[in-house]
Amino acid sequence: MNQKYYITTAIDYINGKPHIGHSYEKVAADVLARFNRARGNETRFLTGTDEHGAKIEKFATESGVPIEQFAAEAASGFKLAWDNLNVSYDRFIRTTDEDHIKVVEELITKIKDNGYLYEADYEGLYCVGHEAFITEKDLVDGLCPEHKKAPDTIKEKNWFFKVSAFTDTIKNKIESNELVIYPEHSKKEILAMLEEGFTDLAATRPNVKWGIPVPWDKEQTVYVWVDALINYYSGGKDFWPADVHVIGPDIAKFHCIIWPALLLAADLSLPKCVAIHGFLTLNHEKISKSTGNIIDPNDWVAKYGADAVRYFLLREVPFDTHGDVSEEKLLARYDGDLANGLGNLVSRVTTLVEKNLDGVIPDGIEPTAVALNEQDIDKLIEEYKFHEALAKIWEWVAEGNKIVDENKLWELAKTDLDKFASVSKEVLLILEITAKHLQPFIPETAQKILDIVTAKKITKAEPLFPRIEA
RNA sequence: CGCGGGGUAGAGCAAUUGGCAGCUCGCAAGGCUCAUAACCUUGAGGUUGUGGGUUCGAAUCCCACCCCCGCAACCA
Repeated sequence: MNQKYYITTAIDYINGKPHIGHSYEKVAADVLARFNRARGNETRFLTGTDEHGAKIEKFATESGVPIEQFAAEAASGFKLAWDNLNVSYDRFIRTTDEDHIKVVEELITKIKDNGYLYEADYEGLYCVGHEAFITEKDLVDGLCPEHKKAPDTIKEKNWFFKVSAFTDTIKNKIESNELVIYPEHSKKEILAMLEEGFTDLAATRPNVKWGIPVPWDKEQTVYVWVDALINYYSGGKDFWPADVHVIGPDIAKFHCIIWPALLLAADLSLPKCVAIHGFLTLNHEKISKSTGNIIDPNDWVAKYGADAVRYFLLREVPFDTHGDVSEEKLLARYDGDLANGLGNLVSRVTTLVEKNLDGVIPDGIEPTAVALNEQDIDKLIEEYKFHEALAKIWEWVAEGNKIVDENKLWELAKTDLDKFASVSKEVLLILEITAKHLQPFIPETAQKILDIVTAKKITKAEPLFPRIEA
């Protein structure tokens, strides 16, 4: 049962700061990583930052900071956010890391040697305002709608990657589930894309300096996407192939088509699964920098704690569809589920046991039978149904509260101390099992509960989730 | 235009192969006092987007329409 498990998240592009939308993916992947470690699997969890490209070059120039420093600061911003959320990555890779660069050079050379890169001209409409190519469809009356200028037709030389050579193979592997695309609707979408055919990809850039130089053509740098995708291999060579890439829907095409094509071209095996989560909306609106509709996860963590934010994201948002978040909803989960539900149950039972049994359940007292379906939880986690797993676990919490009430535990303490001890032990056991299953989700709190309910002498617990002053 | 997802109680969501339309929050009433003014019970609240069709029976299958969201080949 000691298997290898290699999980990755998308690496974040450093043209912005981490926001709550990024957090869901990291936390979801963290649940899987912790879950697998707890099972004894040799686990590798990779996350990091994507740092090359013209856009970053521009950003750094505008902010007047040397580009290396700009990148380092941005990267540590992401790292800090994930640290604050207790994301237990084994490595935080940066695409500017030496070992990554070396692997990119090796891989792209191998792909060229295998005959899948060819030189050709790319002709397109270049908007000076965008400093990028734009498509005909973007134009309004022949002008770039944003800059009100006619684009120039520019020709540039690129090394093209023959994606088209692999589309059939990839399609077959996806259809046969040799490469699993989860969820099903994303798989369908990718297959539809493959059906339409896929043009070759310009894998290098002649005009971008901030990137990895093409080993045999120093005038060019490796296209950032190619550079970025390779992180999964460079950051976990010994663990390759990955068991799962956890990513967002915007980049599914790159992970389900281009990345497999690159791997095939380099004679490497494909990841086993690409798991695509939904996007979050914030107050029912798209999370977007331009409208300022963003939340810094650090703010929520500072106010509510890492576990509360983790719980909220995982409970509120189903993995495979879009979900809406807001501070209001977070607070509702915090009060309703965490404070009133779980936290309060721990408080009331520990208080009763301390007060009436001096904190010790006497030897020989057996708990009333506890029947909780633990297998269900593991299955749901394996199927990325984190919100359902948590809902099921919270049924146990409700059961615990119900048992206390229906037995009138506070009365039993006075009328039938043996039964009091027995029912108390039952509730403590429920909490122990609950905490055990909560470990991947809310590791700090789960450990606290385990310590509290398995202590030799139980003492009244401090509130696990104290009321937040508004 | 195309591809994909969706429209179910005030809000957020669920309903294996068609078979009494459920859950959470909120709201209302009652109970309890161990607990973080927490907990437990009960109740109200729905013509399942619209219009047709198939069927003994449709949220579910078929047709048409309306509305929302995502994607749409170098936007990292």
